[in-house]
Amino acid sequence: MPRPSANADTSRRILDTAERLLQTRGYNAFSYADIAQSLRVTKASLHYHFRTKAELGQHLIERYQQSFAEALADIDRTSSDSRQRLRRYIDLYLGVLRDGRMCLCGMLAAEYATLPKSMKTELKKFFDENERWLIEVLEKGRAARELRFSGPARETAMLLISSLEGAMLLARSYDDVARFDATAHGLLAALTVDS
Amino acid sequence: MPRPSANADTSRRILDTAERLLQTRGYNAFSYADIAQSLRVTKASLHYHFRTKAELGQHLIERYQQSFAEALADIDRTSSDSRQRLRRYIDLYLGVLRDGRMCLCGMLAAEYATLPKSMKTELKKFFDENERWLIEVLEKGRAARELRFSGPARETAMLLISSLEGAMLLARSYDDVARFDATAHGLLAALTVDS
DNA sequence: GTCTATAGGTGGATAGAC
DNA sequence: GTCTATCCACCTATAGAC
Repeated sequence: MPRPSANADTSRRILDTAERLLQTRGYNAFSYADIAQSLRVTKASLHYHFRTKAELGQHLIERYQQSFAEALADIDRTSSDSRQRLRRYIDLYLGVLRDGRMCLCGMLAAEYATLPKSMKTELKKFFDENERWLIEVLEKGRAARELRFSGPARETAMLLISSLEGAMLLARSYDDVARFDATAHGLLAALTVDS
Repeated sequence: MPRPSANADTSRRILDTAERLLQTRGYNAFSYADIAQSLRVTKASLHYHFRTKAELGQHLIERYQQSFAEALADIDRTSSDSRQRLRRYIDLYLGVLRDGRMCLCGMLAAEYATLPKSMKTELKKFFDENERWLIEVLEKGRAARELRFSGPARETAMLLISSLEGAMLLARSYDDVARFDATAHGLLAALTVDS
């Protein structure tokens, strides 16, 4: 995915480090120097693998999106009902937060106005895919009388994404995962038939 | 509020410009040079009014918080019921979004890890005050049977703040205020007795 | 693939004239 | 209060040796 002739493992380690920096500090608040220091290589070496920071950023979103898509596919395969699917969807966010990180795409959404065009395009794909997956879960859940909500499923899907991203943002500012839990609990309770 | 001997009007114009830049680009993505260019003064002149960027940032939060507090007090004075108070609270966010901006404190929450300590402290005060106000509206609304929600009011208050901040984040990425409207509508519907 | 060295630009901040 | 001039650290990115 980076330069075709590059060592895959090195490229992966660069992405891992850049991902952590992006999710904790933001795209505009980390540099090639930060990655280089963490991996004990020079900045010039990083540019061999990812020519520009914009290119690196684009790869980060693509990889994050793919990883998320795989997690969603796993939830689809191994969950029995819609309520469990939603619970596990929320747990994806929780896992990121427990690692001291913000959702990569939520972070980039805040910095949206300053991002290169290629990153803006990739970013929207992530949210579109999340929305698409949630709409299906919500509609099937309502049909099976496992979930309860009024109006179009898309409206509730957008509410879910917004709430979870916002809850991560706030929980990180208070360094308090319990804040996220409380919000997620209220959200799930409002959607569950026997609330 | 800046340097005591500084011209108040000039300081206010600096704050206005910095506020707009912060709300559109983020704290780490604007500079004294940006403000200087917009106001047609030099960077050195800005440093006379606000010695450091951290100091400027702190003043920005304090002013934003005061402005928000006044708006909430106005809602308290001139609203008849809890549902209307919530609607007008949401409209505060909507007004910011319509101006092409993110909530100043939501933006800073994303950049939290990189902020100077003085700004971190002020930031939490903003969210605490919002939470305090919402809890009172929610509890009175439930007692008057105007609002319906389960569990502690604080949980729903945190859900409201998180959802609205998250919805702004997403709506800005899509440059689509309607996305915010849809989320807000779903949120209000879930809390209203006759949904 | 990784290094040294460096270019060319911008960041926040200060000294001192006016 | 605002200016010119400047400092030094940092930024992204490249050239060319090894």
